[in-house]
Amino acid sequence: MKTVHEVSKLAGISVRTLHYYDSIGLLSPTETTEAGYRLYDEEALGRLQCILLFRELEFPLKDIKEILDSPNFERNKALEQQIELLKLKKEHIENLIDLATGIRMIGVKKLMSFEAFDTRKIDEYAKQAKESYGTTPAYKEFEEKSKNRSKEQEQKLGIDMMNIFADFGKLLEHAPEDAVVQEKVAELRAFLTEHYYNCTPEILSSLGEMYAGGGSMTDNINAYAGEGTAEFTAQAIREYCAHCTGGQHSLE
Amino acid sequence: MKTVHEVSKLAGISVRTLHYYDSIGLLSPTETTEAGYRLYDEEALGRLQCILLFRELEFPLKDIKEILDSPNFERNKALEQQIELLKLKKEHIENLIDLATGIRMIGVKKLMSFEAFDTRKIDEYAKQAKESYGTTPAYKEFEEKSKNRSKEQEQKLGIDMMNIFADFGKLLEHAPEDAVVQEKVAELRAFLTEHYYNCTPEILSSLGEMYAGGGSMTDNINAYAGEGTAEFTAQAIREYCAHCTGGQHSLE
DNA sequence: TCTTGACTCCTACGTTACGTCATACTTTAT
DNA sequence: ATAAAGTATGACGTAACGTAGGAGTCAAGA
Repeated sequence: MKTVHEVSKLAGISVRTLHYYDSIGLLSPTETTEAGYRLYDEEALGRLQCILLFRELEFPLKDIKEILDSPNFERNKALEQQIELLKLKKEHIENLIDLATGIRMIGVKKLMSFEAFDTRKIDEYAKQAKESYGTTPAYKEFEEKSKNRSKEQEQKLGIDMMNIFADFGKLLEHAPEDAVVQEKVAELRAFLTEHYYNCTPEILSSLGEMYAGGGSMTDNINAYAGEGTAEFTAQAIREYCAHCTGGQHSLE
Repeated sequence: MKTVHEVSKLAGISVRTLHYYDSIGLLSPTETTEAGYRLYDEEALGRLQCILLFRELEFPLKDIKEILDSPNFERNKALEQQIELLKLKKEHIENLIDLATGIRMIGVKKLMSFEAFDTRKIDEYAKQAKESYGTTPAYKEFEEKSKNRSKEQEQKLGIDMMNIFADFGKLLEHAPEDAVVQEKVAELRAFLTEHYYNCTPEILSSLGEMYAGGGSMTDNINAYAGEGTAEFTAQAIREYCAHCTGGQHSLE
């Protein structure tokens, strides 16, 4: 004979749950002491096991009660039904995942008019920047990296990129030279270096001016991350480059 | 400006839902008439669209409220989170399906000690029955049918079979010669004919005596479908055969 | 023996997203 | 003018407990 506390620890449920199951007649204690304490024996524990099993399978407690008080074949029928129901649920969730993924993609595409971050564009900027300083082995690295990526991976990178801008948008109240902002710039640079090419201060600077250049890219960044984010980011990048390489800007 | 009724029809939701959304501040009407009637304009309808979209994705209304009142990037982050959450749910449900399927199998196997319905056993009975009347082309049909089935298909047939016995178990209060019971016998015969071999009255009769023969098969049937079902089914089959071919029994 | 702390009881409200009355008022159609 | 249809508010019900409160119970130490 175990008390509610002991049973609750054994079964990994709360005492309240035992009270509740008693109150709805799903699991009555084997006996009660004169003081009204509930006591459960092994058989009751077995029934509780069954209850928890069916509960795990998302059966409503009402149904569990019926199932446990009915013959074997009813249980199997119930199980089959539940399997069907779970399969339907799974299908539904799969549809939801597709829907949500689609919406996110629409949102991302619409807000940043995806071409703006299309590899080829960045490619061009990289080329231009590289040309002014000569072609290096790093450019080949970039080509390899970008050619091996799937459409899906590109999209994920675009999203990550937008999230970095979203972070800048949250820092608008800070000064561009603030440590937190400068760290974000460093993060942006690291991100570009990892996924595109070795992002030198010169390239970074060039990109910064592109962000704030007033084109659709500027608009998209501001629409997504908050008005003024593009300009703020550009300013932060200028600060970063000034302290990074001695103050020269690659744009003139 | 549309009234609650019009909006509800347009959006496919209830008037109560509009009341509720107003009460929790999720969607306030554009204005209210002097009599207190709610009126919604196009913008409100747009917001409602968004609400229903996020609701479809199983966002809690509280979260939807926050999301709609926050900038774009928050929405995308929320979407990503929700996608993760939905993926977890999907995984969970897949586990549940496996669990339920496993339990059902255990139940079926344990209750009917699956060998009893193993094709080979029925095979033997079929052979014996056939031998007394000579080998016919139907036997080859049976061999082909049973050899081409997968383990899974066999199990499904076993379950279907048990469900037929469960049906007999529900008819215990009827007389074996009752029309409903006799129809069940016909169903059993059709089932065997479809999945195993052309089930003549002789074979059917033989199987009936096997069910009630007192072995493990009898016990399993009774345990699963209710005490006395095996004997009841056998009696019903005798009745069926008596009216079917003029009264002779194939067993002596 | 008294007290303390751990344990138990029951009552009752909070949770989510509405459905379902019940009652009373307004608008529209005849 | 009157009936039908629409609207508003308020309150209770749902599933499966969580949480809080107040009070009684039990075993053990001082």
